[in-house]
Amino acid sequence: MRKAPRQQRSRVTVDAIVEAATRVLARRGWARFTTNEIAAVAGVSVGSLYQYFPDKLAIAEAIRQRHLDEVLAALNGSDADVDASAPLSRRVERFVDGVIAAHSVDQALHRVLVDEVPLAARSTYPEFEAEYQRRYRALVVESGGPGDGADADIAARMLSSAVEGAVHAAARRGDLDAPAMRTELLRLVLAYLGDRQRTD
Amino acid sequence: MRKAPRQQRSRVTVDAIVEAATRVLARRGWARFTTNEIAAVAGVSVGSLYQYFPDKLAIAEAIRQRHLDEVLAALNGSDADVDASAPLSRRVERFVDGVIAAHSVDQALHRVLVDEVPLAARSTYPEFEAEYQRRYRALVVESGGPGDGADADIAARMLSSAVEGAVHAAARRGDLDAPAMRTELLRLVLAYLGDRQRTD
Amino acid sequence: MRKAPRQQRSRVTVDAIVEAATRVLARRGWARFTTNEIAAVAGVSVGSLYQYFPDKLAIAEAIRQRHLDEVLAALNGSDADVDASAPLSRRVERFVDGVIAAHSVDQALHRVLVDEVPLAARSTYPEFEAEYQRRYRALVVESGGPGDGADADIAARMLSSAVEGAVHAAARRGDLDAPAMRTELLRLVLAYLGDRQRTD
Amino acid sequence: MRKAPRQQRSRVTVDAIVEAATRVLARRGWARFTTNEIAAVAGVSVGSLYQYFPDKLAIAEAIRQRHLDEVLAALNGSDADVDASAPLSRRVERFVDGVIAAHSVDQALHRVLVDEVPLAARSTYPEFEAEYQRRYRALVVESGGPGDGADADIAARMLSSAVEGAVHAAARRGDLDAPAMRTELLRLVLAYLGDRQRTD
DNA sequence: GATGAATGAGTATTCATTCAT
DNA sequence: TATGAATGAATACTCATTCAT
Repeated sequence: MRKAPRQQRSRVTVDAIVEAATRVLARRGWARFTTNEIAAVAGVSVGSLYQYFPDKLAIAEAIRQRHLDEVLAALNGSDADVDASAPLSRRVERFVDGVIAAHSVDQALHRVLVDEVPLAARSTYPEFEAEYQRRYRALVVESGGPGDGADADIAARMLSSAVEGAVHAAARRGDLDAPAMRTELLRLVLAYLGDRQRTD
Repeated sequence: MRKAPRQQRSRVTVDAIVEAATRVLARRGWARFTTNEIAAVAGVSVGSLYQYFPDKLAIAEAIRQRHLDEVLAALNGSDADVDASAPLSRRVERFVDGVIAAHSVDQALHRVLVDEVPLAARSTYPEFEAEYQRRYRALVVESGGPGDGADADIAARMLSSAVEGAVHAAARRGDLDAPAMRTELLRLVLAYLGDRQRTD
Repeated sequence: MRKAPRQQRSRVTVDAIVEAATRVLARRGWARFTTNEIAAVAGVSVGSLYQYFPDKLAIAEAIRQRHLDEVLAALNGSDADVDASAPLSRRVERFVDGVIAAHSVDQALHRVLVDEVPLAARSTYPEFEAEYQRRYRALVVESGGPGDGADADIAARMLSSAVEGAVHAAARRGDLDAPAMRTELLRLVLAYLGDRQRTD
Repeated sequence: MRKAPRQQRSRVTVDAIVEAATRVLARRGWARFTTNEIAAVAGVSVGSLYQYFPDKLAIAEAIRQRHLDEVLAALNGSDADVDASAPLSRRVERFVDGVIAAHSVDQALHRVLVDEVPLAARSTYPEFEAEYQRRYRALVVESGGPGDGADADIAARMLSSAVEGAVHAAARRGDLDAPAMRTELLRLVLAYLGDRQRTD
């Protein structure tokens, strides 16, 4: 951000801009994400927009930041109260529900952010990914199986990418909240983790 | 295509255009896929480009067509000689190898084609997807487990989207040919299919 | 218009654009009525032009509107003070003077507007033509002769098209203000109207 | 023309080009009168077209030539057998019928040729106009009235431009062959000529 | 701080014309 | 002679960004 909003009024303006930009980005995609439309939707002049953001990408970055925060919150939501002593299946259920909830936040926006918007030099996306990966790794470690770090990393990557693929595809089809989808996803995760245990 | 190239000379031109366009699309993405750059890279004038393609999208469509053909060829390559009586693990191995080979074709291009290029009205992409899905379904059915059609469809979708996710992520990381990656992918698929069998 | 100019500055810009466009259209004709030249002549960037007009045709439409207003004003000018009780010859004189004045406004522009510029969907030209026709019809009716509506319509069309033809040709030759031209035009109109009276 | 067609074959080619070009010009107008379409419609390559015509305008000029010949022929057709001793009204009738016939030749083409196609440097159009004017002058002179040359010229111009205006307007409306239109046109011409006589 | 007018480089596409085969 | 492939200048329109008010 070019300039921190100091007054109450400015903070409202910045919020309006990000809010409007989010809608424009989700609806139109990155190619039609134009500053003039953002300003118009926000009920603000282009000039004001450039008062707070150095360029288009910076706005997208702000959107990404806000979205990833929400995604992490959704992920945490169903994860929070898991008893460490609960059986693995219970733990996995919570985890999968969290992932599904996280992807329900704003699917259109998510897709655009992931697939179209170029990564800014100073994006926080890698941090998010690391955090995301950490959770998968924790699940893998908890589930037992070949324990050394490298193996767990590999398994975490396999699992996370497979689950992401499944969830994204479901979101594209509009299937994200179908019970059958949840059942099969649970089966997939548990089968994989169980197999790793057995290899031990 | 607007016009069929008749002379030898023009066939060369059309090839040069598609070749150049493929490089531009893979490198720059759809947003920077400009006809002028394509022409420049192909060492040809814009006019020549429009002599054979009615618009930008038609070029992308030609690229997509060519790419999907190559992908299917790669998929078929390792699948061809599988003995029907071979054990499931053998069958899955072949299948996974085919998928990995298919995604090794031109990963950057593949991502852009799948995520960014808008589907032209006459695209053959849906056909390709159906064919792709069919193979997964065949694998699911062969592996036994709850047999009725709807269940198999759901499982095929889960499996294909998970495998796609895993393979795409690996491609992004440059891991596609790491043996560990193959091992884990096999484990994932076999574990899922095995679990389904057991539920029977 | 795409956007209403709010500030003084922008009103000046819009005027400059329409002014310049009028000159370009009159000089070059519709085929060479290019947005870049308009902007250059107006001393403005193309962008400014598109800030206020959605496309080329809209500029032409604005020109047409302005021109037709001026034409009607000229037509009214000499028509205004005609006494209803005046003899027909006096009435016709005024009318013809009005028509000549109307065509003196900007002949080159007029020709291009009438012959070359395609009619926009929302053009007001038909309204203008109707108004124009109405005046001829009034003249025909006043002059007596076969009175029913259809006959008057036909006569009005004949008269208006003949007068228009004569005036346009004179304008093309640069003869529009030659006294002989006015004399003969008067003769033509009076002779025709007189002949219709006698047929009664 | 760039080159005179010597062989039989070439003459056929040139005819096919002019024929095709005429259709294209009438249908599409000058703005969409493209050499490639002409060649395609003529079933000939663009190269062949440029073998015989130095540029686009030359083709249009050839079309104009042919069209004006046809117009003169139509004009002559009904004029030919007029007895010099016939009453004026008979003579005018023949004349007007000739003019109407002349404008019935190919109205769409005529309009485009007159309004849109720029005059080539070496166009024969002025010759045609002179010839056309001469006939009107003859009619004026025959009809009596103020006799000296200048007066007759002025009257001929007034008459020709008025008649042209009336006929063109009728053609645009599709009224060219309506009997009422012919009646009124006759009335106009006779009234004007009669009035001139009386002024004598 | 806010506004919105102005800028102009950038993009897709067309079409007259040339020239190697 | 005929072909049709190749050329590239020209043209309408968009949109990120700046800056005077």
